[in-house]
Amino acid sequence: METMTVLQATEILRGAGIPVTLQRVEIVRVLLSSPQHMSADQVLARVRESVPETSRATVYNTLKLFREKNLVRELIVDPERAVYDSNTSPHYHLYDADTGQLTDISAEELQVVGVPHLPAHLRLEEVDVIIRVRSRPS
Amino acid sequence: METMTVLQATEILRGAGIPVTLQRVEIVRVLLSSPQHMSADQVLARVRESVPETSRATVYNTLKLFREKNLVRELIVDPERAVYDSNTSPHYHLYDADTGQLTDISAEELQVVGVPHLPAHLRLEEVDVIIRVRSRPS
DNA sequence: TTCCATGCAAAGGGTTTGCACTCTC
DNA sequence: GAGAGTGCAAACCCTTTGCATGGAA
Repeated sequence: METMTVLQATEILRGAGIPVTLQRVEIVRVLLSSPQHMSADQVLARVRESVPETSRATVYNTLKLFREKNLVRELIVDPERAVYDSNTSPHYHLYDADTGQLTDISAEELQVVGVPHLPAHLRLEEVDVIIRVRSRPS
Repeated sequence: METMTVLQATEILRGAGIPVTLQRVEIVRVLLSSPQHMSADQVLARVRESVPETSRATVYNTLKLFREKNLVRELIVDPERAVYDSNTSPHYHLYDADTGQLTDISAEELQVVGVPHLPAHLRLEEVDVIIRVRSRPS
């Protein structure tokens, strides 16, 4: 799996209406080059490999910004930390609580039937499905 | 909605193989008298109404114990805090991110179709469905 | 020059841990 | 008297915030 070029990352940022900076480019390259599930700290570590002068605050700021611009999805799966998912198309997840491993399940493979009709004042944000499994013997 | 008696609470604890203590009885009464969604702090506040000498640590210890004994389910819905659900039968949730309001959706109402076949080494723990909505205008 | 993005350090908030005390069997 | 349960306070960890610096338009 290749990392995208700086040019490609720049285009993604412009496309989302986000001013381009070095750190943002690197975060795009780390997280958006391919479908990924990463914690903020994992992103920080990877970005620092190429841009060591990157602060934790910037990573958190940027991830929040990317979430608002729908470049990433924030998954609430593990109480310990948030996970950022660079696959923003509708899909679901399989989560191994023992290893932390998170696997995508496509919306073709799995379907949610019977989502209730919402009262007028409620807007549907998204439907999360998490299939929780364990790999260690109980 | 009535609070269950101490006797009823005691029977629940014994049934789950949990040694009976005053604090545990009160936590059962607060959380298990009816289907509830409560944070640890909400449980603590309610328990202290009747047993003021109750520590935060005891509430956390007890909630963890109850979870292991399947008296409650721990919901990971809000990154801010865990929510304990006293309804342990299979069901799903509707979550209003603006108000924090959490509503049960029965397993008759909503169904998940196409849960993938799991490799032999994985055990299914549970299937979480969270329908995320917002009530404030965007 | 005026913003905005960044880095750094500290604060914040939910949860866990260490330890001493108490109660029970 | 051994073990478990509890209370208290401190520690922990992820995340956010405040503030000063620095760069871009």
